[in-house]
Amino acid sequence: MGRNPLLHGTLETLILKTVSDGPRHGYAIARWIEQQTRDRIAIEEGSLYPALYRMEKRGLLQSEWGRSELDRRAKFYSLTPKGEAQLVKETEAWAAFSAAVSGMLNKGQS
Amino acid sequence: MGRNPLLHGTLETLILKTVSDGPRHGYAIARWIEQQTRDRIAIEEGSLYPALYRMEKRGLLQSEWGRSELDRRAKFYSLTPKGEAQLVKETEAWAAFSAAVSGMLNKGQS
DNA sequence: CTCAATACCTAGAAAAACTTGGTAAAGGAC
DNA sequence: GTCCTTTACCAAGTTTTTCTAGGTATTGAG
Repeated sequence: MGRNPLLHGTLETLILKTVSDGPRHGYAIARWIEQQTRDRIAIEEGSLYPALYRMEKRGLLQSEWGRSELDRRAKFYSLTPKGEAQLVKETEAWAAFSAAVSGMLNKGQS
Repeated sequence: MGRNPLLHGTLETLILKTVSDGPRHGYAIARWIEQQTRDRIAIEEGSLYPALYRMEKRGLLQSEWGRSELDRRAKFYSLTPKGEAQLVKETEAWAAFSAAVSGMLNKGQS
C-alpha cells in the first residue's frame, strides 16, 4: 500500500485542518503538513491530489484556480460547511482512537 | 476498505502488544483488544485472522494448536524475537506519528 | 432441539496510499 | 543558451489492508 500505513484515514483530517486556516493550494498543503509535523509525516503527491479530488467530490472542499505566491497557476482549496463539520467529527474520532491505542501500547512499559 | 480506516497499520501493533503478554489464541486477542479499548476499537474476524496469518508468515508470530479455557480447539500465537523487535519499533513509530497528528489537530482550538 | 457463544477460516470487495510516469513554467547556475 | 531545481498539477495502475459475507464445528443453556 505504501510507506506509511498509519497515515490511512488521517491524511484527509490533516488536509481539512490545514485548509481550515484559509484557502491553500495543493502543493502548499503538503508543505504545510510536512513543516508542521517536522517532516515526521511526508505527503506524497500521489496521495495528496487524489485525496483533494475525492474530498471535493464528496463536498468537503471547494476549489478555485488562482495564482500562487510565486505567480504560478494553482488550484486553491477551501472548506465547505460540510468540510468544517467533518473536521470536527474526525478530530474527535482521532482523539478517541489515539487515546485508545496509546492506552494499550503504554501499558506495562518501564 | 471498511469502517475504521484509522486502524490501518495499527491492528498489527495491537496484536503484537496483546501477545507480548503471553500466548493467546485469535479469538482471545480480539476480545482482549476490545476490552482494553473499552470497545472503542472493534476487531473484525475478517481482519484478525488474515493479519495473524501474514504476521506468522513474516516471522513475527509463531503458533501452536491447543485447547482454550473452555476446552475448545484453538491456535495459540506467541511473539518471536523478530516480533518483539517489531513491537518496539512500531510502538515508537506510533508515538511519533500520533504526537505529530495530535500536535497539528490541537493547534488553535478553544 | 434450537440457539448463542466460542473458535477458526476464506474469497472477494472496497478504500486509500503509493509508485511512476507525465506536463508546464520560472529562475539560477554554468 | 542550455541545464537543473523548484514549483505546481495530474493520472494509471499497484499494493496493502480492512472489511463483508459467507462458511465449518463444538459446547452449553434453555
